[in-house]
Amino acid sequence: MFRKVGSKIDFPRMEQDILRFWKEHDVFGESVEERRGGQHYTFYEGPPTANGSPGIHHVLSRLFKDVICRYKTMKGYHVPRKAGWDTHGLPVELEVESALGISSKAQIEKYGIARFNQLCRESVFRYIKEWEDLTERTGCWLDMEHPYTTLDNDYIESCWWALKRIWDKDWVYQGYKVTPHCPRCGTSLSSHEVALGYRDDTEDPSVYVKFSVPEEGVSGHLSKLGADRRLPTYLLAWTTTPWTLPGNTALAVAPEADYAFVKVSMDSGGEQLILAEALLGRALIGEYEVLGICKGKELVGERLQGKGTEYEPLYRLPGQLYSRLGFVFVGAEAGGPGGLVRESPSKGENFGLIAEDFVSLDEGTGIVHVAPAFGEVDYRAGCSQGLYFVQPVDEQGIMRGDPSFEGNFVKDADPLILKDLKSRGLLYRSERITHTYPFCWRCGAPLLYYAKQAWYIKTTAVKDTLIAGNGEINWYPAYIKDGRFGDWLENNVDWAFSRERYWGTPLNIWSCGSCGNLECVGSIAELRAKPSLYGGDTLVDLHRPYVDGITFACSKCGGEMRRVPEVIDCWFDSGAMPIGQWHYPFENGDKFEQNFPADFVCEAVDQTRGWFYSLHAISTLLFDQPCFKNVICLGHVVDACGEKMSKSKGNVIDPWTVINDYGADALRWYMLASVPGENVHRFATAEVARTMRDFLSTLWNTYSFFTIYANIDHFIPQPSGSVSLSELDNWIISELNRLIAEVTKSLDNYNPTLAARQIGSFVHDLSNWYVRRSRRRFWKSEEDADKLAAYNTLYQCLVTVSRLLAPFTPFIAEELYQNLVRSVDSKAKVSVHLTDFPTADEDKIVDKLSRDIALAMKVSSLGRAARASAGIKVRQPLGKAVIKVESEEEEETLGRLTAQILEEINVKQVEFSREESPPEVSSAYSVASDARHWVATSTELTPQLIAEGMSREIVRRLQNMRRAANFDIADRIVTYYQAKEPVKQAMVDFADYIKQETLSQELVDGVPPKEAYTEKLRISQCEVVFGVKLC
RNA sequence: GGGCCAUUAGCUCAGUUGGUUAGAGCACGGUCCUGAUAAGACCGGGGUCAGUGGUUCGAGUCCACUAUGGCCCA
Repeated sequence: MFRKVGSKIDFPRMEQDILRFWKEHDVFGESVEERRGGQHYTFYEGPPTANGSPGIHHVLSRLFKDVICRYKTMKGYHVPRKAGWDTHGLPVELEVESALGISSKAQIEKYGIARFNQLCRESVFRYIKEWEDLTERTGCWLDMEHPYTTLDNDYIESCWWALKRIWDKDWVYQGYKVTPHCPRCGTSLSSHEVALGYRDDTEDPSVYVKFSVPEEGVSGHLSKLGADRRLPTYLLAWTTTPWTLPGNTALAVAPEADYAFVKVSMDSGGEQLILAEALLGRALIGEYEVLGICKGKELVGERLQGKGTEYEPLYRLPGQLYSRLGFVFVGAEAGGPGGLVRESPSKGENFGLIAEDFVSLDEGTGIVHVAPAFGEVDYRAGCSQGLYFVQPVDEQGIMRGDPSFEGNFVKDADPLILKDLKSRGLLYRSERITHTYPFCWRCGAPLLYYAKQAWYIKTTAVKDTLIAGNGEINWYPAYIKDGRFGDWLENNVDWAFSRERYWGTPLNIWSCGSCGNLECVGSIAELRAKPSLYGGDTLVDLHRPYVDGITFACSKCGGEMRRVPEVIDCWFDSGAMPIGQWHYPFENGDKFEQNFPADFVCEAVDQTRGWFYSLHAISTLLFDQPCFKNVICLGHVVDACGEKMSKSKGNVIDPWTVINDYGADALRWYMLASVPGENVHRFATAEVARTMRDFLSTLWNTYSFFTIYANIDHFIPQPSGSVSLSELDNWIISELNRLIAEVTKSLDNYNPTLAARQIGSFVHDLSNWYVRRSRRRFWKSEEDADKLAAYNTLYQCLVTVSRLLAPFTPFIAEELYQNLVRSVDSKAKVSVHLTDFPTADEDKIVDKLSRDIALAMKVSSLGRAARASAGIKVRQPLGKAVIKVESEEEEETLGRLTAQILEEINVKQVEFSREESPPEVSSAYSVASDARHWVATSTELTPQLIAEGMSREIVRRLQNMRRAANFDIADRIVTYYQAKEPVKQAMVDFADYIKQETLSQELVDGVPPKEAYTEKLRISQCEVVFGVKLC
């Protein structure tokens, strides 16, 4: 016997029971363990940080991960799912800073790094319980009892090993990174913080500056290109940040653009300016005369051979401020300062022109002022062209190096520099403009793009392998592969992976205070074995400040080696999880081997340059191969209006509210089925409610219907094939097998949304055609083969659907399985999640059946429309319907399905016609048609038909009364009636029919007894009193 | 400011390689059906396929630009 299930269901409560059941039987653990012999399927969890409550967007990615992993498990794969926590990084520090009410590095150091980091450590697990609870409640199976945690010493040691390996390949070097820097707070800002502080109404200078070309250059190189050798000559450049001009060490032109030599200032003897031809009209004031034109690359020429353009620096700053930029790699063998060579220009040395693709002809002069200390493209140009690097600004934004601006804050230096240039005749034009500029979100100070020392990983050395590896990855959606991710790899720049912060994996490089020698330490054992080790014995925490105190003797000179102050970018941490989660290579070599690379990862689209990249880069650097084979890239969750969710807008959805109201299955189905994964997900709670009604309730009611009648008839499931099926049964079995094939294909293609929609559509057909058309087969009192066939078919559909649904809505799937399978089969697996995913029986898929039933549905629909247009209710039987068919085959098909059509449109007989137009028998027929068919129903009502209609009306009223009286479906009753003609006659004429339909033992013409449930009604203008009472 | 994605009915979404009059579900109005149903059936209203321009015999579909939203970067 099945447990009898009512149509009303409290999903959240049912889910709680299922959760208890899973826990009791450790179903998740079993589902992994049981497949141990199976092929391994590796999933990597992208670690979240638990220093805030999980939001609805976290649920989205958990769901997609869960569906795929559950599916693969049911397909026989062994799919362990290790959880992970990301614990380091600036956001954690900011959180703690704000809790402490401080906002600068100086304040952190005053507070004490040890205490500060302790607070960070506590902060990252503050909401871990909530994360665990939500993950469990949403039915997302993840091993949260054995997570990897990026702050563990073991994890850090794996990161150290990874970096050492990269170091040994000579791919680590020291250079500069241009970062948005707040001079007041004395710290760099993350891009997220910078985004908070843009102001688009910032007023700044807009100045055109003349860079003087020495006379010999004009008469030599330039005169061959069309310059007038007799005129004083200047390169004209444009800038909005005059304070960066002392940092200038080159001017850049677009190689393929045309540049003009123009004569200006005619009245005062004239001078010659060089700028892009396309910008003459916008940059110049007053009259000018074009003297000659040449290409940018010709202008650049070959400077070292005296055939290129040079100019005199605006300022010749003290030599110690200069260095020469270029890649100088420091590996195990190399020493030296790295990245930079101390070298200043010799006295009187000029600077030169360079050709760069970043030069734009949209604004300015087509000649760009390059200051490698102050701009990212400038810095990169500096590296690739070997320019001088000069830094006349300190971290507080104070300038030095020349008396005209020495000691002033950069913005205050602007007018001083302009005044100085003007006095030297080097300022062509000076105005002010309004544009967009970033400010510090904390203190409002203007941010300076400012080059700071940083450590780099030379990812460009493996660029080709990164790109080739990407070629092997399946991206869902596919366009990410060659789009966002592919473009990112094509434009790869070296990874500046150091951070001048406190809470992170300490950078494992030690440097000698005496000779500058650098050593990368790849393990704790290696560190402990260092000569003259100090402070390493008592080390229990690898974090700052403890690791900072460890020193040892330099292998080159015996001097003291101290750790460099930086920590490692937390993206390096998370990208190292394939090794870090196993403490590889120090232990678990076998586990690493088995779990690398991953078969599947899944995160939101913002991770293309985040985790997806750091995984891919580190894997390529270490192992020369990609890290994951399949990746689902999800869109973000926004509110119902399409706006980003944020606390300040107050449009954040609390997942718990949704789950408590509608249940996890409803939430899961909504998030999986309503929008394709890669799209932006507009979240509307009302839609979750709709999902519940639409899909879950439909399924539930079908299930409830089955249990009610199966129990009445004591149905016991028969082995399939032992019962001969009707056409309708064969049809739904065909659809079921087609569904299995489709869902399998969709999930194999990492498309849970399509799969869910396919299941939804099947459940709709099952409920609204198969069950509706089969109701009488379940009701009828004979226990014949047809009834058995109907039960078996519906049973098979429900059981199969529960297994198909298991990855999507694991709770309702479990409920169905427990009641339908386990209650009758003691040998069945404990849980649906331990069973195999269904496989399609291709032989049972019959396309013709689908077409046939679709045709029957179509003509039934037309028949109902024809009735409706005549205003005749369906309960009223009609004489006949004429159906237009297009072929012999259609006639044959509908002939076979006549019984169903008769019932659907409630007519006594059907006829078929091959005429294009319906019969023109005036009011005797009502017609409805579509492009291919028409159905005409006769509208003539004979007394016999009217009486029969009345009998059906009587049955309906009595059924409603049974329900109102709270009788059980199978209760037998006695029915009393008091009625005048014609109802009284109908009660007599159709007594057998009425008795059978309403389970009445007898129909008594008379006053109902007091204990009967009684109603007074009107049927066909006729007053009637009915009474029903249990036997 | 640059790159990527999206924009189809009030809402959520389909719409193959360009090819009749652009579809579904929900919501809305009406009618009906109902002892599985929180459902269902039938009819109806509701669309400048975001806009502009182009390619083409023909564009929701291909191209360019613009607008709005999202993401990434500046």
